[in-house]
Amino acid sequence: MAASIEDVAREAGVSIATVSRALRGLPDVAETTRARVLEAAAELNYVASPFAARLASGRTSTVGVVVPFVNRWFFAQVIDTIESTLREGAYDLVLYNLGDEAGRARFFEEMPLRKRVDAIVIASLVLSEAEFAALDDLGLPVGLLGVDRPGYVSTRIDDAAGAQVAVEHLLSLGHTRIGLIGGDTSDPMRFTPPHHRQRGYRAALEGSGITPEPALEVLGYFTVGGGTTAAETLLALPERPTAIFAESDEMAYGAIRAIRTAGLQVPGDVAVIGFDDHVHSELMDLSTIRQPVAEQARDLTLRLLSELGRGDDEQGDPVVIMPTSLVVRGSTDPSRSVY
Amino acid sequence: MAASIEDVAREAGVSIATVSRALRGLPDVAETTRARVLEAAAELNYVASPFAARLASGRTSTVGVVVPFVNRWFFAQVIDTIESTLREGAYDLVLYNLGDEAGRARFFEEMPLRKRVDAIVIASLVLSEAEFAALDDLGLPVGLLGVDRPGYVSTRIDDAAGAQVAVEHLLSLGHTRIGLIGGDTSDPMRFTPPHHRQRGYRAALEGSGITPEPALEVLGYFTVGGGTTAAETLLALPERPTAIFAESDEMAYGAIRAIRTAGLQVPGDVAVIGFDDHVHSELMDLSTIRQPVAEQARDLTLRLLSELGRGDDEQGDPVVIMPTSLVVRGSTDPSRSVY
DNA sequence: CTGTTAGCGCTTTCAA
DNA sequence: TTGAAAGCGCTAACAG
Repeated sequence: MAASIEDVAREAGVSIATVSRALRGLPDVAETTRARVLEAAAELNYVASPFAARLASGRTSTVGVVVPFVNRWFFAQVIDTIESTLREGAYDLVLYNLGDEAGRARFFEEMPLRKRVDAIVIASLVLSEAEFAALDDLGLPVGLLGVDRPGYVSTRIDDAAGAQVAVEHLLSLGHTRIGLIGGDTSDPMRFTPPHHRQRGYRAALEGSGITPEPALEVLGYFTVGGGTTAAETLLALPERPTAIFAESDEMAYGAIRAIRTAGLQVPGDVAVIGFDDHVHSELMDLSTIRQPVAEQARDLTLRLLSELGRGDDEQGDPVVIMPTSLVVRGSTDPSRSVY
Repeated sequence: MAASIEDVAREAGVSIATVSRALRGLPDVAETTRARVLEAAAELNYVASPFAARLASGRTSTVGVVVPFVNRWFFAQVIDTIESTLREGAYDLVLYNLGDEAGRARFFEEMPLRKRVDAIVIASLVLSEAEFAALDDLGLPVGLLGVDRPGYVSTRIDDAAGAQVAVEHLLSLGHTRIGLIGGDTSDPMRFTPPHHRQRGYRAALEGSGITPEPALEVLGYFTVGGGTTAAETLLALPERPTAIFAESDEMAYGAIRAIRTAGLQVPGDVAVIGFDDHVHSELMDLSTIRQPVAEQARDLTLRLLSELGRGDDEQGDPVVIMPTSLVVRGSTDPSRSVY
């Protein structure tokens, strides 16, 4: 069987308490003793049992990461970044994928993270008051990605501002009839972006004296297929838009497909701009609003860990807002077209 | 503080041993007693501390999932599926993202899963003998996704056969000069697919009496950008290929871009077929070999869990090979072109 | 600087 | 069918 702390103590000729201290790098251990312990541990190929340590110390060295999806580019990127950031700090990542509405309900009812994590990251979910209350009951630090709320550590972008820049880009190109392909603002998973990106879209139009028109705002459900259907709806309008702002790149891809399938040109007949700067957007020659995904995830994780490190003395600004940037490609500017 | 098993025992008027048995659904507990315990537990909002349970029982109820990447479509899909399958069985998923070669070396040296998981899933990695030895030292069941090896539970597709079908499709369309965009078979992450897909490519050619030509096999590194560069190399050949088989859809996307950028048509001048049936391939109108990603991940996970359930009596076929299928779209067949 | 000792909150014999 | 008690392998006072 695997070596235990007692084996190491015996081998090094010290007590188990000293082994524990030496291995964890605590102060007040003579260097010669520490060296002896380290050597014994190495020889026996010893690693402490995390569960025994967790039970004894009360610290789990684990962070729960809650996501609505994992097989979407944005979330995969987020999980990737959080995992490596946590591992640097010797924390484990336990993943919770909400999936559908039933999974979400189950999660908040059973609270499977109870007694098993030191902190929680919630990615891109707008929680209800009841859900926040359930979370608060745990008494753990919670980090919010993409949303903010008083009393929580959070990192996000300014979705409304980004959307506004996207639409202003279209306006500056002379477009005045601009469609919106958005998420369902009453979506069961209650994503944050749709609300804010829609707001930015409307603000940009109003800033140019254009009154937002309900018929120009259609649902794309943040999928490629949804974007296609939405664009078909927009193209079928009596007076069709000359430009489309999609609240995500994937919906924009779908829109481009619909436009081309209809025998029209991008951007000649209809210009398209997305949001995110998905890895495939350069390939698709899609103009978009770039958001720093990995940077946001890393920033949030580091700040959450530092809060764990120092106890609960709320320091530093609890909400960090990262910048987005306009990326102009061929889908709005023909002179930049790749093909 | 959270309720402990003692609180429940007191509330229900039984011993903690009975609470433990009742809550875990063990037999030999009177139904009336069980009901009383369940009620007390519900009232106190009790859940057992997983760490205490793990320490006492030696079972961790956790599976480690090791991947070379998480932010790629294939792996995100795999993680998603494994997570939900594990959760059905009340197992936690602890994620290990190898990242680069240094991360891989660190992983096999430190073996961070030691003493913390009941089983391990290794996704799409070809391990060295030393790495397998390190894994075997753990004495845990290991599931292999995409690879197989005697003594291990595994689920995979027949990469060589799939690749052969792809190339035979091109041959059937009359192409005889067919380029290959592949992965580095000496890649540091030692992916499995490149070896086998290259083999299938060559077998198909030889089956038609065509001798594989080294100049027609170029590296695309399994990325869009790599596919672009690789295709540029192929197009610059004195006698350029009329068709390209890319070992992954993402490389195929890059190839399509390169072909169009060169002012050529797909499939008129150069036909392209990929491998995977990535979510965006329908959008890209790309012919491909579809592989059942979620099904493979789920099958492997279930079989691993069932092995955990029954102890170590090796039952059932340890290797499952799932079928791939040819999906013909506009990138090889102009009559199917979407645009 | 180091050792002793009492838990952490469960599971699991062994008896009753 | 139930209870008593002995751990599981550590950490964290508290002494020394």
